[in-house]
Amino acid sequence: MDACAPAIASAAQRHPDSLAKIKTAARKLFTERGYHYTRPQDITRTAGLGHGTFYLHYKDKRECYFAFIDDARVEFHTFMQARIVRTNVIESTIAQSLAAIYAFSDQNPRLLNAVMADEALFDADDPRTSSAARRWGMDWAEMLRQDIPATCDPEIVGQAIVGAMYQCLLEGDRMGASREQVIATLTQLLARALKAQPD
Amino acid sequence: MDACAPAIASAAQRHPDSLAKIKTAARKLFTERGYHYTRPQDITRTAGLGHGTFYLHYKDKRECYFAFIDDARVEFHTFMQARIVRTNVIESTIAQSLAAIYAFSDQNPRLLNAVMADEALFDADDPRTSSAARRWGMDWAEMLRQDIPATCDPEIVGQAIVGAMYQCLLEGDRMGASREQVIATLTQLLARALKAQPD
Amino acid sequence: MDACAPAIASAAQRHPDSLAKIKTAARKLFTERGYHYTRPQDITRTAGLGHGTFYLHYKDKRECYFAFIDDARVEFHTFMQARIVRTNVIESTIAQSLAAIYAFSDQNPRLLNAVMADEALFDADDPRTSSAARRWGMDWAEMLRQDIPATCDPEIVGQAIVGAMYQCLLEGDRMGASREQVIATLTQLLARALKAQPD
Amino acid sequence: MDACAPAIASAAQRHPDSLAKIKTAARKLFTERGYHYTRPQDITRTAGLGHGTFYLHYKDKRECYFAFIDDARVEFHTFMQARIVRTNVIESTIAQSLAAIYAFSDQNPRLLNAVMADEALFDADDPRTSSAARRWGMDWAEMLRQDIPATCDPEIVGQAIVGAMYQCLLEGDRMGASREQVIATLTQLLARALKAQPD
DNA sequence: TATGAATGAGCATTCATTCAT
DNA sequence: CATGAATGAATGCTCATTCAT
Repeated sequence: MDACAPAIASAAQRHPDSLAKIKTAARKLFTERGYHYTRPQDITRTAGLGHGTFYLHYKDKRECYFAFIDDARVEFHTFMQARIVRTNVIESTIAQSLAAIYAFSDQNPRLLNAVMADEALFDADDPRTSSAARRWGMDWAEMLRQDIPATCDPEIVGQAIVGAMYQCLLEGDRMGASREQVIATLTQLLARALKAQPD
Repeated sequence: MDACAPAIASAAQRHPDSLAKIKTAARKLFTERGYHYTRPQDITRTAGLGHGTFYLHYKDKRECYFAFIDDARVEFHTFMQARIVRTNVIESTIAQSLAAIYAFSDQNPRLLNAVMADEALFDADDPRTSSAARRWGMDWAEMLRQDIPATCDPEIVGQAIVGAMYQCLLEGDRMGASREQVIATLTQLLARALKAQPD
Repeated sequence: MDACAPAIASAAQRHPDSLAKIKTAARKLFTERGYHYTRPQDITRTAGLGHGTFYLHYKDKRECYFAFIDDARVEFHTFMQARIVRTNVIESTIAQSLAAIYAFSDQNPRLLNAVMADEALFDADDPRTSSAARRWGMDWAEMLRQDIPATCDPEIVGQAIVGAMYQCLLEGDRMGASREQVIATLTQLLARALKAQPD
Repeated sequence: MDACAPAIASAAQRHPDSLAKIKTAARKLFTERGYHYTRPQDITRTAGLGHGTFYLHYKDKRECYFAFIDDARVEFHTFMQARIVRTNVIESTIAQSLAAIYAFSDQNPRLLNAVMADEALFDADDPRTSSAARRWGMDWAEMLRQDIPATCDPEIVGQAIVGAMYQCLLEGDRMGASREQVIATLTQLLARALKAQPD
């Protein structure tokens, strides 16, 4: 009888971090295939675990997806915060930001889509955190408060910046444009928009 | 002789509009619920038709969805083209454009999401037309060609404008901002960005 | 009004033999694809007629299939009867028979399968004519009556002949054997079986 | 230590025999009703299992059918091999063979149809094992090699024997003939055909 | 805690048949 | 007699989830 104990104990330990494995697999599959083309079964198989293990950690597939989204959003936010240094020269802040987005995008292909996604996946009545875009826009608003012309609503300006950046990232590769071009053009454009009027 | 004509004409199609009914229903449901929460059956029921009729017009659900997207994109493009008058005053062009987007959005709630959507719904290997965003951005590039600083790539500028506008539309209602505020702020911002440098 | 009359009249005449066209198409498709892979729609399209026309001639698909089978059986029987001349030399009768089967098979590829088929397609409770095989076997029995050893039941002998011939036809092409080989071997074999014992 | 062993063994498969149950049910229904009148659902219901279980074992209905056919063919071959003893007296070999076919047919009603069936059910381009008939014929060819007149191709002879036997089995019951009659007649017939010529 | 065989509601799609013209 | 758009019951199959081990 005792002989069993160690076996059981070690079995319990065998996957001490099954949640972490599932999160990794879920992130990989959700970004690569999207919510509807990823089955819980695919996730656990990718994680090297049994199917049932999924439901030890998540009530259902949606919960897993939301956890993935929340993690990704925090990660993106942290990533960007760590990389943007507020300087007096707005061009530099913008250029750094764009470089950071590209860096994030390279490290985590297709993840930004999920981060930015409107939760259109689910019924709108779902009381879910809104897209990360709003928060990101608010960061910009905060950062630029004093640079923004008094007649402009900072939040709207923040959204505009975020929208412009994200759209250029999305389409940038489809257009022939190099990243340097995108960064240069966008920096120039946004800087001019934000600079206090000469008059 | 004449007596034959109407008979022949009416005999041609018993319900000459089953496709039109299906298109209307599909548009309604795809925008309201999205692709994955709309069953062909829902579409035909909404259209007041039998299930089988769906497959008289479309090979499968995907084909119907793509037809919907294509129609919506053409419609959006036409709508915008008809509403934008190129003037010398760039502020007015921008403001008109924003007003037009709002008008389109009001007439077709949630449709813009579909129009703008990256075809992330399906395997990227699908040789589908890319998002309408790119085309819309190119229209802007065309329109502004002479106003854009020589150092800027017009296409990138176009994408930036489109991204800013769309993002503000999306988040505009979630933020407290009124439409007038959004239009005014964005107009001012974009105009400043696009205006030739004083120097 | 009168102008319509000739048009109508000629329309009525346009397909004076829609049944014949349907029979031809049904035969082609049933033999090529089999019952379950042939839709009434395919038959009428092949016949160059409207779908509804099918039900002007047959109550349902089964009825059409049975009509096809019956026609094919009659045709096969007639074909064989016309080609077999009873001689005193049994070898010659057998060889002629085999040649005739090959001829029929060439003129009507795959049709023999349908002719011979056990009506396994449908519930056995269906009061359908049994396979053509039995009748064919009885023809042989009739023909050979006096040649058959008294201890043998002629019907059984007939079935055995038919089974041997059909099986050799079916597998003949899959084996490397030439038709001449098959005919020669089978003729020799059957003739020996049927010949009265020397003693 | 011992206490663990049974637990592990039993844990391996909760219902270790769902495949076996499905095979049994599939065999029953495919033979009774045929491929096209048997739904996967019928099979699992007969097996006392849920619908989904079917697809745990087979990719689709065809795969299940082919597995059934292959099993049946192996079983038939094994059954026959076990029952035929090669003797010097050819009559006895033939009579044993016929008795064995009847025994198999009794134990497995209608199964022989499936075993013998030309794979006409599916597109001929399917790279499936050909009918069991050919193999069975080759067994005969092998067995009789030295008895067969030099002028005859053994494979053709094998096919002829198989065809004759199968046809008599099929029609035997429809004719009034008793099994004894069939066996006696066919034995006599085949033996005479195969016996070396007196001259 | 971990497993994976089992489940069955649900889905996209087909096709024999009808009927207004 | 001829048509073909329309139908909807029925099919093969999927997949999120459960639970005995």
